[in-house]
Amino acid sequence: MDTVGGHATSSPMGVDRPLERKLAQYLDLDTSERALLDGMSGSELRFARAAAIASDGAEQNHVYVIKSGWCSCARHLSDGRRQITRFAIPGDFLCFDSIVTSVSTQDVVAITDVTLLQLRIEKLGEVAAKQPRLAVAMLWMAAQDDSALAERVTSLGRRFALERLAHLFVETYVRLDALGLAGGRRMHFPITKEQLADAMGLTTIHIYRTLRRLTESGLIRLDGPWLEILDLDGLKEQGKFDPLYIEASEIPAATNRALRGASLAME
Amino acid sequence: MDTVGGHATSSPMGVDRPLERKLAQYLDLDTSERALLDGMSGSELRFARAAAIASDGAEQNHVYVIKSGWCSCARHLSDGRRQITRFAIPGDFLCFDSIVTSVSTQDVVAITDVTLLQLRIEKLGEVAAKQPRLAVAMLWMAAQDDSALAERVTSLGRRFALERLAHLFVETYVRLDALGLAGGRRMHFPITKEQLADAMGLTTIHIYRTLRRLTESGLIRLDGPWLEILDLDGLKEQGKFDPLYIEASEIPAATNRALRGASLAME
DNA sequence: CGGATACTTGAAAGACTTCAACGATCGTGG
DNA sequence: CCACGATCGTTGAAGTCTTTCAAGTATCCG
Repeated sequence: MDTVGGHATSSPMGVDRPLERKLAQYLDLDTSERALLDGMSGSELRFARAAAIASDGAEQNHVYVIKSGWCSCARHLSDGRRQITRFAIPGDFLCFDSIVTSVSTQDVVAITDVTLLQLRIEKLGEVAAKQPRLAVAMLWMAAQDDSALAERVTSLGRRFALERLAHLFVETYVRLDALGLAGGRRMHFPITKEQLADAMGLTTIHIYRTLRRLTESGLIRLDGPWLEILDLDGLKEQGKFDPLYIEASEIPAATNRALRGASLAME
Repeated sequence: MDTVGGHATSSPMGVDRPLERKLAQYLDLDTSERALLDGMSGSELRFARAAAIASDGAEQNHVYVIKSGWCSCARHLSDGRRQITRFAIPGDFLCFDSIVTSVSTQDVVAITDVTLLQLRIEKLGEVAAKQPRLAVAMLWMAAQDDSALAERVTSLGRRFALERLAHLFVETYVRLDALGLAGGRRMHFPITKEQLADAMGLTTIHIYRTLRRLTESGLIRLDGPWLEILDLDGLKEQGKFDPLYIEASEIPAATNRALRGASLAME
């Protein structure tokens, strides 16, 4: 790990076996499940910074899991206005919603160079059929994404610019920290001011002004793509951050038993 | 069905077997699947208008499907500000995100008198295990909810008050119409101005003013809990409504085959 | 060095909120 | 039946948050 103020770990934005790591948050995988996941992990994909991974309205037959790097998902209005709906980091799913329609409903773009794990949508179905526990785990993840999005809605609807940014920084810190990617309190944060504006529903100019207020009150420090949180509690208070919505927990024991039974029955 | 300007159907807000109807949008259920769903449908629950169905932070061991009526999901900030994240109508899931934590992350309230179908969270796991197709269908639904929420984010971040309301009305019409609950273009819309404000990230006063502009330009007509859309195309244009994000489609044939195979293997 | 992009600042305008007041409606109790 | 209070709906004016426009400095890169 990293010390506060240190610069980078050996692999600052990457994480091995992101899918396994993510699912392991909810249930401890057995060997057959791990094998299945490994089997899917075959196709790895790389995109350069700013590359389009999926386009709104275009056919989309794959779902991705980020192995390293950051991505953004966005929608556009007809006159060019853009809203970034989320920043995705290692372990996150991409294009998860396209499994409904085989058509992407968002523009997904690589914010940094990224490495992705590629899964055919149909393959997802097979996996769900063979290993119901994994299907349920995916349901779990979808629910978590949903919860995070709901909080974003809350920010956009009812938080002021200062609160929105403070909240985003705390949330980002918590998410990166869970992956071991927040070295101390100084983390890689490769988001431009324009992307920040499009995510927060503000203009870049107002982002600059608000960021300045945040740094001048000693809550954070920014230099280039590095974000340092100087006063986490202060930032939480400023952003009215309540961690409840983001905390993961294990699948209830009873569900887990039922799922295990079903898996065994198939062998 | 209803004629334009007519008042009510025999069951203006209800729908039979809401879960089946919802899932049938994605796949045609076989008899064993229908039986399983019927088995779950046993516990039916009623709540009166304004009753709390779930509370943010409280333990939550059930997921619900709305049989009739409207509900809202909301988050609160520490100082009382409220953001409604969505309005739920018949067929919609409630507390879906609580399957992650067994703790509700939102306040769910009955907007009208409602009838719900109650499912234990653990039961969901069992069903997923026994009928992978249903698990995947639920994944589908979760993805659709996600897509709708992303659009809400877009509204709050990048649409003006007038556009937001126009968009909401079109979206609501489309959703109700898919259930056969939008009689012509005049539908039951039991949302108070205050709820509208909390959903759109605005104040009630501004809702009144904006609603007035919408009615004066001849796009809609409101009287009490009835909403009539006078100019659907105009409203779509005003709200920059792009239906892509909300359209359902069937599960791809290949996935379906894989799932069926798995189901059979278990018998 | 030139030119692009990132970042900053100021002033005016716009969208929306806040405060305050008022009439209309509606259910309720006397 | 009428009076009453409560909520709903409306309007006006001032204030706040954020945007727009416009200009300017700093930094980086070729």
